[in-house]
Order: sequence, then structure tokens, then C-alpha cells
Amino acid sequence: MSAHTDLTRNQSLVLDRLEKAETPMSAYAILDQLRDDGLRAPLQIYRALDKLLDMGLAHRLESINAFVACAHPHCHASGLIAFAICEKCGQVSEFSDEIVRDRLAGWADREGFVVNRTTMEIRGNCRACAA
Amino acid sequence: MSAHTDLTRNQSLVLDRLEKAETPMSAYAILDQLRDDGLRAPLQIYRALDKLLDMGLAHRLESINAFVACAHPHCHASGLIAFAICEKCGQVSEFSDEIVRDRLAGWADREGFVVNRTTMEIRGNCRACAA
DNA sequence: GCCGGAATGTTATAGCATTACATTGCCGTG
DNA sequence: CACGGCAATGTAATGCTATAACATTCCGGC
Ligand SMILES: [Zn+2]
Ligand SMILES: [Zn+2]
Ligand SMILES: [Zn+2]
Ligand SMILES: [Zn+2]
Repeated sequence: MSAHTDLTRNQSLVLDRLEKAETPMSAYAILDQLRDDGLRAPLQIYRALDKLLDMGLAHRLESINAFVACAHPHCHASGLIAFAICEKCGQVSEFSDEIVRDRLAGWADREGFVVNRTTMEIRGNCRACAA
Repeated sequence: MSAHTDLTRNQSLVLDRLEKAETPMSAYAILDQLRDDGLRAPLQIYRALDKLLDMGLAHRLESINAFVACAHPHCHASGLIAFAICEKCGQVSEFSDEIVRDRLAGWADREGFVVNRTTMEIRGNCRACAA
């Protein structure tokens, strides 16, 4: 809460939930946990999430229709983030790679493709779960 | 048809639709176009798509919940495919990059992450639509 | 106080995907 | 040929994900 005083009530509630979660959460799972706080409709969650995504405080995992709090909210200069999602325990690692970013930017340049947003998600098993 | 004699009837119907489409199609859009061929339920489409994905004859675009026929069905050695999706005209370009693949594989090695599947999707505007 | 924009609340609906179960067709074995 | 096993198919029902449309409230600037 105190860390995000510029957020509205709903946005704070949603972000708090995401930060406390150990794994990605679907919008409906978030909603279920916020019923006691007075939230009742999916749209309330989706609206809060939209803002949090805009601010870079949360991310959407396209391949599993779920959301996570940003792991590095203060150092996102790169602009291209990759996620590794463990399909067994649900843990998500967030990382970025300059060279990957440059390669994709190079491809886009050559093709004349104007990039809006990039999704990079690796699914598999984390070290603990692969053992 | 003649090109995919090892496919079942439903699989052939679905793949034909995807190959004739100029843009990605949702499962329900495919279904709508195959009603005249006797297909009636979403599950029939999803089952055919599952097999086509397994065989590498089609791809799923996670970021838009849609499917495309593979553009290079015969040269997929790389194993890591990226897609550029134009948000205006819907055109999809399929490409791969060895260096990107190596970088991601390197990260996974260092982290002990066992990769199962990788999604890479760039959204934006193609050259024609960006002009 | 008044206005305008942003956020919120509520209901309904649209769009995507799977579960469960019954049926059919095909192929190899006896 | 009869039978058993297995993959594909058909059908209905359900669940999950996301947005449309509209009314209301909140809050800062003038
Ligand atoms: Zn982040
Ligand atoms: Zn794990
Ligand atoms: Zn392909
Ligand atoms: Zn285009």
C-alpha cells in the first residue's frame, strides 16, 4: 500500500494480491480473493490490471492467460522482457537479454515492421521441478 | 487435400481453411466456415488443431488466440519460431533466428530450466500498414 | 459552486476452451 | 470371420476469459 500511493483503491488491491501470490493469477482468481473487499465484477479487475500493465507494475502472460506483479519494477529500461514459466510449480522468472532485443529489432528494421509490443514466454520446468 | 493424405477428414478440412486464409483464424471462425461440411462443435475443431500443431503443420498465436497454417512446413529444423503479427491487416510473418535461439538456450542452461515450448510474438504494423 | 475527466459499479453478453460420455471406424490377432 | 483394442468422431453441457454498454460517483481546477 504505502509503496503505491499513486494508485487507486482497486489498483492497489489488485497489485497487492499479485505481489503476495507465489504464482501467476488469472483475473477471476484475483476477483475471488477480493470479494471481501467489495469487488464483484470481472471488469473491475480488468480495469485495474490495464492500468497496472500500462505503468509497468504488472505483466500479462499471454500463453497462460494470467498476470504477475513485475519482479523488477524499477529497472525496466530494456523494454523487452522474457518470462520463463514452470509448468509444474508455476514459478515465473522474468529476465531480459540485450542481444535478443537487438536481433528482433534488426529483423523488424529490415522488414519495415513497426513494433508495438513483444511477447516472449518460455514454458518448461524450473531447476527444482526438473530434478 | 492431395498434399495431406495422411490427415483425417477433419484435420484436412481445418488445415485447408487455414491455408486459404489470409490472416489468423480463431477456432470458432474456422468452425463457422466448416458448418457446410458437417462440423458442428468447437471440440471437433480443437481436436483437429491439436493434431496439426503436433505435426507442425499449424501454429497457435497465443497473444491473439488464433491459429495459422505453417508457412514453412518443410524446414522447421530450428525449433524456435517467431511471429510478427500486423495489428492492422492481420498479416503474419513467420521467421526464426539462430542467435535468439542460442541466447535463450544459454539462459535456460545457466538457470537449469528445462524448456518445453517457447512463444515469441511481435505485434505492430507491417511495412505496408505502417506507411 | 460548477464543470470535465477519470474511476467505479452493475448487468449483460461475447468469445475461447474443455469435460464427459456415447459412438463409430479401423486394424491386427486369434 | 469374430473379437478386442485404439484412435477418431459426434454431441451436449459446462467452465473460463474478456468486453460492451450504461449509470453513477469521485475529485481537482476554475
Ligand atoms: Zn517487469
Ligand atoms: Zn517449478
Ligand atoms: Zn511454421
Ligand atoms: Zn499490415
